[in-house]
Amino acid sequence: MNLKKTTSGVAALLEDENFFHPGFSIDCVVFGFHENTLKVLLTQYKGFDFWQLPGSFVLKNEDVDVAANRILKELTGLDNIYLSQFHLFGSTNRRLSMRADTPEIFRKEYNVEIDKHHWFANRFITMGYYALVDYTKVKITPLTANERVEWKDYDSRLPEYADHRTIVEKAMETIRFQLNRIPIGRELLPEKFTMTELRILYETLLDRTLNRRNFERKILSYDYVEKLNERRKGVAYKSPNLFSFNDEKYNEAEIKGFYMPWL
Amino acid sequence: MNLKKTTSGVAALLEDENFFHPGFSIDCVVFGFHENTLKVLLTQYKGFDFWQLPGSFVLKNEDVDVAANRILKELTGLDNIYLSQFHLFGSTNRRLSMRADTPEIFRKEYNVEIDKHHWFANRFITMGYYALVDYTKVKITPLTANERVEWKDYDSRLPEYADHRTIVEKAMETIRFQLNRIPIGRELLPEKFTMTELRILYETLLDRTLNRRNFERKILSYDYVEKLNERRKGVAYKSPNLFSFNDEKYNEAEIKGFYMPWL
DNA sequence: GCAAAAGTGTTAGCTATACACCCATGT
DNA sequence: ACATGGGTGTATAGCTAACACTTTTGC
Repeated sequence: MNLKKTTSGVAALLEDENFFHPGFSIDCVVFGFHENTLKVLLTQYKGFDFWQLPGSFVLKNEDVDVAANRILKELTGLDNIYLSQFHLFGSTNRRLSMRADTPEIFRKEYNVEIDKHHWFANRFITMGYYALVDYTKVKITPLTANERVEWKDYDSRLPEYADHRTIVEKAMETIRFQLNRIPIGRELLPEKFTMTELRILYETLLDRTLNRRNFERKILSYDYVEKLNERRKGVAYKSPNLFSFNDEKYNEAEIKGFYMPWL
Repeated sequence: MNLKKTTSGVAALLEDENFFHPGFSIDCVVFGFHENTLKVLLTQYKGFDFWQLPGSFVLKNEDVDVAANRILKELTGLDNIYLSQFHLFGSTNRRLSMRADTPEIFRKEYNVEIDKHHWFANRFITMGYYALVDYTKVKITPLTANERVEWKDYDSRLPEYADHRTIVEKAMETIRFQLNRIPIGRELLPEKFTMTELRILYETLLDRTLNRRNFERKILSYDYVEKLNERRKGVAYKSPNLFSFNDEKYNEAEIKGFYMPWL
């Protein structure tokens, strides 16, 4: 799938009216968890000073979910990503960019004139997908040659970028609401993790502290988390035990949901 | 908003390529609850022998959520409907109808030739919305003059209609998954209801029986359900007490969710 | 030795669940 | 009178939530 990863490709893309499903795009909110911090993948296009969500278009005869998986695979190098639709953004003021200086930047940086009648300059309906990935496994590859993609902290100092802040917040809200239905720990943590890491993940998502003792007891009461005979090395103070998920038992549990009293 | 409620209007609609956002539609799954039975609004188009979901298109510069509300208002006569996106259906084989005899029926019934290159004959991306309405308040008005709309039981004998069965089931799955976040009782039941009606609603959605005594005690432990000084009349055996929701307290509770142990 | 974080035991109070029994009403 | 569904009390097992104390480790 060649999505024209060259600067001149932008011009070609603009002419490709029949290549893509018209007036429709996909935006991806990719979450990772690293050093006890929630991260989001953001991208910065050449010439623009703000960061936005990585996204792309759907081919004329491509399943939308397949397109989302294709984009995520290209972006992270990962197959079988946990990927879920969370909201359709269909307000009338959604454009390629809502910033007034966009045509100017396109002219200057890409040598492309954006005509106001071109579908590219008109309203987009965007499907928001969120992805949960193992930070340690991701190898970032920007979707085009005109952008750079980086992990950014998910917190109040998230960089500015059009209505994409709204989109990230909606993704987060969806995840919080569905926390008892999402295998969030297994998707965001590496294969081996400490109980404190799992707890801090939940504390971050819930935005409150959880009782250390009761958290561990509850988690271990389900048999899908296994205590390994192994400890994290090279840390200050007492080295904590490592745990891992038993995938088979986790999948069984997924049907019933992941009820925990503090959700 | 004149969406051409005449038979000849279909021809006009097909020419209105610039009137609608291209390649995109909305399908609505409208749930009601009547005589202890879950119902869904379905529509049958002139010339077609199967039932499908009521749906429509989005105007070129219309917010998608606004369009969904417009359609629902037209269909049910109700404002402020509980309406929620639940899934985007974007597979490549979605057409106006996936049945081979569609062009023939259009020719015969509507005197319209469907060209295979016309956007109408090509793949649609459809946003699924589900609505929860008070059955007693709905006044059905078909969206066009070429169809009839009726309440149908939601059960295994749901009529056949293309991939719309999948869509209804996905809507139901979403509702089940979010049951602790949806004010389902308030939206589906009339203002005054018996505790048994509320319980049977939950039993229907969860597809299992709930303990009568414990259900009532749990519901009443939240103060958003009020026992009225009134009984249902004209029923066999002992007349049951009526209850109603305290909207103010219900709205407060909505923030936290509607946790119940049997969910 | 000390500070910091990990690991573990105990308990009071609460909740879920099961079940029992009486009440009101139409036939 | 009786069948049916409504209304209500209680006991128990199990869980939640709070807290206390011990252990391990690097500095």
